[in-house]
Amino acid sequence: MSKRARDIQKALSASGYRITQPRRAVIEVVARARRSLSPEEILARARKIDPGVGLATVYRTLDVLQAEGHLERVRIGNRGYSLACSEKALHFHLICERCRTVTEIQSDQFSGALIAQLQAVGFESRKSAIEIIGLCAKCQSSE
Amino acid sequence: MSKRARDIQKALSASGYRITQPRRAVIEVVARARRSLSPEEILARARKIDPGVGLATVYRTLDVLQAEGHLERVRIGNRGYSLACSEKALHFHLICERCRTVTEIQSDQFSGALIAQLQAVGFESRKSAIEIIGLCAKCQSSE
DNA sequence: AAACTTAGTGAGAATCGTTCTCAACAAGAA
DNA sequence: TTCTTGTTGAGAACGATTCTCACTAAGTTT
Repeated sequence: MSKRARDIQKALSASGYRITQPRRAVIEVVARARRSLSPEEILARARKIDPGVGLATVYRTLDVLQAEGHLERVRIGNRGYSLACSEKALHFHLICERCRTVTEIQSDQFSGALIAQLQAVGFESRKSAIEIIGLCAKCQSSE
Repeated sequence: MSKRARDIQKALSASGYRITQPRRAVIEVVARARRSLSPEEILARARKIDPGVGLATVYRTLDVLQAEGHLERVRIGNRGYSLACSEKALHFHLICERCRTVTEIQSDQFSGALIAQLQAVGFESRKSAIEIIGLCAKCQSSE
């Protein structure tokens, strides 16, 4: 089991959630993911660890992980995708609409300017991640 | 009919689209909207202008308007909302998840910082709008 | 270790937003 | 006015997500 998965399990347990076999499997999959995965993809991978996992449980576990701040869901087009996230305060997700890879970027300069603007307008940002859809460098060249 | 609606119709016509009654109604609704509207809401309003409009046509017209750059679609949670947009190059949508009002903000400072970052990573942004979900000033105080 | 409480589960039905299908219609050109 | 064909409405179809419910098992209490 990965360290990341263990940490998440510990945190969930501390928050009063039960650590069940299906949850273990989903957490392990999400913790190991190198790109964003759709719920169906997560299901397929989780079933390699625990064959009995159901799709509903994947959704439910994703909800829990999101509520507890261990994961963010990003969207590409009309489909929803799930992504393990870091704990950085204000960061951006560059989502490649072709290969679905998610690159996180951060810039203090940018963050500062944005936060100042948000305060000026009095807007309270609840989603700490900002998503920019487009094409990553790789997919641009191979298109 | 609003000036905005007339302009959009002219542009669509110039692009070879037919200006039909249902389209006229949807365009009028979108042009007049002061906040983002769901397709269902647009349908309801459009039917006050042309009672025969169907939901499919609302979706189709939204697609056309988006393709022609007269509108952007933003999402709140799992629901999709539609929004009339300005023509600014790089702007942000502050979407209030409570009242659905969309505030556009812009700042050369952070636009510059962001563009620099994107170029550094080699990412090509295809969606010019960035969406920040949260609570507007009004809804914060009345919560 | 056994019993107990109840959060969590899988399967499939239900729901929701969106897209598709297709015969009928009407916009705009001739 | 006629003609061509892009556009339409209704409802079926679709895909993603949520719900329902009887059953299971995690973690606590004995």
